[in-house]
Amino acid sequence: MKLAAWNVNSLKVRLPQLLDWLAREQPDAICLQETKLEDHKFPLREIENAGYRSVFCGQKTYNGVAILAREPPETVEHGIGGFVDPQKRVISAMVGGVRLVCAYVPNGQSLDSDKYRYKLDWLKAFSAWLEGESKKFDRIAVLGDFNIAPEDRDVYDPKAWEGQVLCSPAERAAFQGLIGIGFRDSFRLFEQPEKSFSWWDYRMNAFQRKMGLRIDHILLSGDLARDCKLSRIDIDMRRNERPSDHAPVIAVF
DNA sequence: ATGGCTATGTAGCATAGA
Repeated sequence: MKLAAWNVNSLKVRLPQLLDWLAREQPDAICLQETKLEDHKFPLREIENAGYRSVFCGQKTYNGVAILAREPPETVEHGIGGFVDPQKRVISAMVGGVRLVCAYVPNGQSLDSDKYRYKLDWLKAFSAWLEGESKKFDRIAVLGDFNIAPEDRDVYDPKAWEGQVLCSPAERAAFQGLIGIGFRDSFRLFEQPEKSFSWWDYRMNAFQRKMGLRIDHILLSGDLARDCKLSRIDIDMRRNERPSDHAPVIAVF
C-alpha cells in the first residue's frame, strides 16, 4: 500500500498539480491538509475522474482536510473524539484495512501566542484520542502536517530555531508522546539524505537555499512499520510553478 | 533587518501560515 500526505495550501490552486501527481505516483490514498474549501466547493468530480474517492471536512479560508483513495473510504470520523474544535483539522477513515488519520496540527504562531496554548491543548487531546484509536484498530497510519520538527536534524539551522515554535521542547515532547503510543516515524525507518525537509518558506528563496523544516510526517503503528519498505519526500513538487510551500511525503508498506 | 511570499476574503488591506 502506498500512502501519501500533502499540505496543498489551497486545493483550489493546487488541484491541477494534485491530479498530475496522482496520475504519476498512483498512491492508494493521499491525505490533504489546508484545502481551504467549504465542502460544497470540494472538487469531487475532478478527483473522481482521476480515479479517487474522497471524504473531506473543510471550511472557508483556513484549515480543511481530506482523504482521497482508490477504494471508497469507510467509517469516516470527523475531528478528535471528545474535543470540541470548530477548526477542521482531522478526518479519519478505513482504507484497505488500514485506519487512516489525516491531521493538520495547529501552527502555534509563537510561544507567547494564544495559538501556541491552543496547539499544546490540541496535541494533548489528539494524543489521548489516538491512544484510544490504537486500541480499536490494529493497523493505523497518522498522516499530515504536524507542524513539529521532531529533532535538530529536521531543521536547517537548529541554533536559529532553538526553542522557537515548531521546535520547542513542549512540541517535541508532544511528538514523542505520539511515538510513545506505539507509532514509528516512517521517514526515520530508513537512511535518508541529510537536510531532508518537507516545508520551505516562500520568502527569501528558502527552497533554493535549502532552508527548510521537516514537519510533515507519516506515523505508522507497529505492524505497518515492520512492513514498511520505503519512505521519502517528493521535494520536486516544490519546484513547480505556484508550488505549495509543503512537499508530499510518502510511505509504502 | 521581525523584513522577505502566498492565499483568502473582499475590493485596499488584514489575517494566517511556519
